[in-house]
Amino acid sequence: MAVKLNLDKLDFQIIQEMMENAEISYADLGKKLFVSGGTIHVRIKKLQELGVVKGTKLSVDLKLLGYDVIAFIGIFLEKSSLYDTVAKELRKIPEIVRLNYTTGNYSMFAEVVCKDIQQLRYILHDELQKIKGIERTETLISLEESFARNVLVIS
Amino acid sequence: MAVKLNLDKLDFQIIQEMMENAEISYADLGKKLFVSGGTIHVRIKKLQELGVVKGTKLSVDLKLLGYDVIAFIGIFLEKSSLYDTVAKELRKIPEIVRLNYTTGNYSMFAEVVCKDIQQLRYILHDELQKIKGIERTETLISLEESFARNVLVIS
DNA sequence: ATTGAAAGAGTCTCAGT
DNA sequence: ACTGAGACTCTTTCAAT
Repeated sequence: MAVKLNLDKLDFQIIQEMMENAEISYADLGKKLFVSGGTIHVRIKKLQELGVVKGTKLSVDLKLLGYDVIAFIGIFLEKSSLYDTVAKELRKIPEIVRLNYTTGNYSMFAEVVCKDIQQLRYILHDELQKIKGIERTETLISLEESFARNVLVIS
Repeated sequence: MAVKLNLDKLDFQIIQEMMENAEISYADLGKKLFVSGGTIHVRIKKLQELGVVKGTKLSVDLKLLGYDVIAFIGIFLEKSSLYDTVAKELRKIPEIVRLNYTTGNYSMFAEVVCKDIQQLRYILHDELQKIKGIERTETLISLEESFARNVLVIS
C-alpha cells in the first residue's frame, strides 16, 4: 500500500526526466520544466527525504564490457518452503543479478548476465545442480532486447 | 563480440562503484581507490568516449510511487516471423518496461510494472488480446523480489 | 512554495612530472 | 599516465516574497 505522499505534477516530471538522465543540472531541468533551479533542488531534497529517490546509478553497456549473454531461468522447487534457503544459495552466484519469488509456472525466476554461453552452461549445470531443493530449471536465453525503458509515472 | 577496450583494474573498480552509487565525488572515489580525483575524471571521460558509460539514472522506489505489481509475461507467437510487428504493438503499452526475444519456452518475454492487479488484468485481457499474432500468454506475478543487484565486473 | 544571490563544493582543463 | 592547482560550473543555503 502506498503511503499518501502528495506529489504533484512537477515532482513526477522531475522523476520521469531524471530516471532517464540524472546528470542534468538543476538549472537546465528547471528551464525545461519552467521553474527555477532552486525549486528543482527543493523538490529533489523532498523526494530524497521521502525515500522516493534512492540515489543514482551508472548506466553501462554490458556488451562492450564483454557480457554478451542475458538469460532468464525459471526455477521449480521441490517444496515452496525451500524458497529462503535456495535464494540464499542463488545469491552467492554473482552472475545472477535478480531473483523473484513468483506465482505461475515457476516458483522462482532469476535473471543472469554472463560472458558467454559456456559460462551460462557452467552456471546451469554445475552451480545450480549443486543447490538442494531445486527440482529443475527452464532457461530462456535472450536473443535480442527489443526495448528496456522506465515506467511512465506522468498521468 | 566485445571490441578490445584495454580496460584495467581501476576502470573496472570505478564502474563497479558507480553502478551502485553514481553520486560519489571524484575526490572521494579517488580516495577510496588510492588515486587522485583527476585520475578518476580522466578515466570516466575515457569510459564515456568508449561508450562503456552511457549516463546515470535516478533510482526510485516504485512501491512508494504506487507501482505495487511487477509481473513477467511469457508470450507464445502464432509464427515467430510476427516478432517485429508484435514488439511494435507491445511498445505502445507503457507498463511494459522491457521486452526480450527469447529461445526456450516462450517466443518473447516481457516485464510489466503496474499499479495494482486490476491494471495487470486490464493489460492481459484487454490490451494483449487485441494484438494480432499472439497465440497465448503466461503470467508470472512477482510476490517478492529476493534481490536485484549489478553484475560483478571485477575479477 | 518559489525565487535569486552568495557561499561552498565539485568538475574540468592544463601545465608539470 | 598521474597529479595538483586554477577556472569554471553546479549545488546548497538562506533571506525575501
